[in-house]
Amino acid sequence: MHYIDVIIPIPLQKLFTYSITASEFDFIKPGMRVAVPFGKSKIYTGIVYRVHNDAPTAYDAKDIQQILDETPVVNQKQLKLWDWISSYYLCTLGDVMRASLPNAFILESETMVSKNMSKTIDESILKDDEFLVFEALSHQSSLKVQDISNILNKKNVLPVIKRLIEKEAIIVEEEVYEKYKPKLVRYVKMHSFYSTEKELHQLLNDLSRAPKQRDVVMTLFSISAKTKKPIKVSDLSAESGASSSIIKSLIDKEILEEYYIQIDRVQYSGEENEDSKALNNHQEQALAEIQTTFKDHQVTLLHGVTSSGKTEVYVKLIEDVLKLGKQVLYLLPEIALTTQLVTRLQNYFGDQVAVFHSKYSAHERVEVWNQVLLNSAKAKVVLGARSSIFLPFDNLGLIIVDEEHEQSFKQFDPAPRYHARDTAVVSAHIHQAKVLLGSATPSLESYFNAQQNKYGFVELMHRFNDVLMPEVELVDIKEKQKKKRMKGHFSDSLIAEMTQTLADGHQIILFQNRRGFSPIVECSTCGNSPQCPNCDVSLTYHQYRDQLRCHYCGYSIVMLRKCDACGSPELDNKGFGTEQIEAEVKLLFPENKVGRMDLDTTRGKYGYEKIITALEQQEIEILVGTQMLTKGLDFRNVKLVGIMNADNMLNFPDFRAHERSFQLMLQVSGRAGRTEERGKVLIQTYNPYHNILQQVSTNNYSAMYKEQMDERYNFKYPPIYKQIKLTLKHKDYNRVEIAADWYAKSLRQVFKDNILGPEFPPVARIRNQYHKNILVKIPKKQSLAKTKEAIIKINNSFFNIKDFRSVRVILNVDNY
DNA sequence: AGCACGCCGACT
DNA sequence: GTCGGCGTGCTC
Repeated sequence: MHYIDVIIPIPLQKLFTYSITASEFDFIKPGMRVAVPFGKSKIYTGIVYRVHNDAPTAYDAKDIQQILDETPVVNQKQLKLWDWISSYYLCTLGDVMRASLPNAFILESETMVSKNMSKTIDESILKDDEFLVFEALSHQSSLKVQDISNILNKKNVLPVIKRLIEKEAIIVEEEVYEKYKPKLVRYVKMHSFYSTEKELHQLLNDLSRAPKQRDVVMTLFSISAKTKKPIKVSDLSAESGASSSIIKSLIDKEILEEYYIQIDRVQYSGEENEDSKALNNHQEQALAEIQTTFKDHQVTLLHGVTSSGKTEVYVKLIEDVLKLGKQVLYLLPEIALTTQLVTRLQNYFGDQVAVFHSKYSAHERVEVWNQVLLNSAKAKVVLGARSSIFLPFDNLGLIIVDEEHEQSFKQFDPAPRYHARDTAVVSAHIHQAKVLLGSATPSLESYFNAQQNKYGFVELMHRFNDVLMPEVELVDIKEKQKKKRMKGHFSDSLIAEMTQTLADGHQIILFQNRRGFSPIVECSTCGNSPQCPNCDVSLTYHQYRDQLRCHYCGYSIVMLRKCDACGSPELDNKGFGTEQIEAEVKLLFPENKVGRMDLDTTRGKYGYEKIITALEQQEIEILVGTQMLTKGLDFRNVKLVGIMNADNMLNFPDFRAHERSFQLMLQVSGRAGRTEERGKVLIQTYNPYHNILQQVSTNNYSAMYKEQMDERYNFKYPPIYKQIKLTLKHKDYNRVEIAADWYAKSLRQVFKDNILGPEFPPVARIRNQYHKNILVKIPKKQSLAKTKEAIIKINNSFFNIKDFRSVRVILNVDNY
């Protein structure tokens, strides 16, 4: 007897064993997709994990429904990576499978209901709702369960369906859809019958009374004489001005013949490749050093200041790897995956570059996946965000993780809660490939690894063209307020700098890391402020839609005209966001064009690009934005960066708040003065003597590193200690509290005082669920594997207590 | 995660 | 009486 173990895309720890026939046994390889029956009626797509002969003892294995692939869609190296992810990040293989495979690969079954044709039914035995369904089926051959639910206008229709089956009036089937459809383009040619001159003349004569059709045929000839290539229906229609119905009648008459050719959805149509730029001395040296460190390090960290030309160094490395015939993965934060960089790389590598993007459709993803799988020439260099780490590389030579410090490489929800940078390191290990981490402001953990000589380390501290780092000025707004030198949120120094910059014809970026108009609306009479009904937060006022919105659950209402509690019409805005800054700038500089870039203005597919282009083409002179501004964008003419308020980031309740603030501020500063002239940065703060601000103003990474590392030592935080965060969620406040106490107590029995909490997070209720956090701190010398084992054991006993079963527990490894 | 089953309160 | 709510258990 033959069996396969299958990964099913549901959060169950186990693999499922199915039996297969001898011929299937010869055919099936790990990594292929199979459709398998699961539970009473469902059919799921599973990935074959193992093919073997060990009969299960406790149950009878079901047969598989069908094999979906000729060859594996997931290779062995990937399966190995999946194993690592599921064990390291404490999630199931099913979770990893769901995150990895393009959605179109995962088929789902749908129950289809149709009339039982082999039986005539006496309609009088049917009850009212049963008759309605039966009646509907005489108009439509089959119905989905959802359709029936709509017809009967109620939720639970399964009992009705069940009764109809018992009366043999209907039958049900599971229908499985292949979601991926290759894109086909319709072409036409003359029917083979008209291949000779004579028949052709005859045809044109015949068509003399149908001049439009005749025109089409003539046009077809003139195009094919010119190009010799296949002719698209759309081209023919455009060229001849004929409608599709005219062409269709020609096809129907068998004068023209239609056929289809499969094309790639994702195509690069650019000019010839240009040669990579020559490097300057500093870059050249950095490149040489990277190559040296790669000899005895698998991972190297490149610390290169903003605008130092890291990309050119990457390009040279990529060239070398391509020469060896290997693949390259270039990871970067989603938001930085803009046309700017894509075009730059395509200029060098042409159609060898494939892009993998969350905004791609399911079909486009399948095509990139297949090209990578087949090691196609069209996907030698893959440029992608976090999830492209899952692509089926077989011959990977190099992974570049650009903007390595970026938080968005870590997935927080849903599982697998992986960090793409760390996963890249493991993936590279499996492939025997190299990893280059690049950043102007490395994360402490990577810098620490470099200091420990675990990673190679290379610095590139000279900006391109030797432009000086921007001059940073700290503005004490407490002082300015005392002296009445503030206009709204703008200090006189900032206004003066802005005026000067605009007069010189340069552009300005203003950074405020909060969207909306004001985060809190408060009644000035009674102090009441509107709260979200589902979350424990104040609603943020958004002026452009005149709404109050919750940034946690998306709830929104129209802005209040008077206080809900006391009826007073005097509502006060506390705090400020990008919208308010934008409004104030418009008042202060009515002559200038102002733009805003935050989540609200970049929603559409090209929303982001539009703003970038507007800025590049100088249509925007002052751009107000959130941290979106920081992501590796290159604006030539920006000379001034204003940070409206540095304090709210510094005071954020998180052990990384200082590190993040440093990174964020330095990254925005890097947007100022990227060509010839030196830029300027103004940071407004209530606390100009804060160490981080001093370190930002002197661009002193190593001082920041030293000071922060001391704190991490003292408070047992990463990278000195590892940590796992557990979050318990439930709609009942008391239940989370009791459950979390139980959980923490059990953990303490094993880990003693390396357990923090349980604690309510700053926002304790989100979407009507109460949250409570427990933190497990893991010393370097404590075995990670054993720690996780112990946690899983406690987790299992937790779920054996029936009062706790409805509590959701989220395990987040390296939750930073 | 779904989904069935079974038990209980709330309406036609 | 049935409908729909949710707790419980199971999926090869």
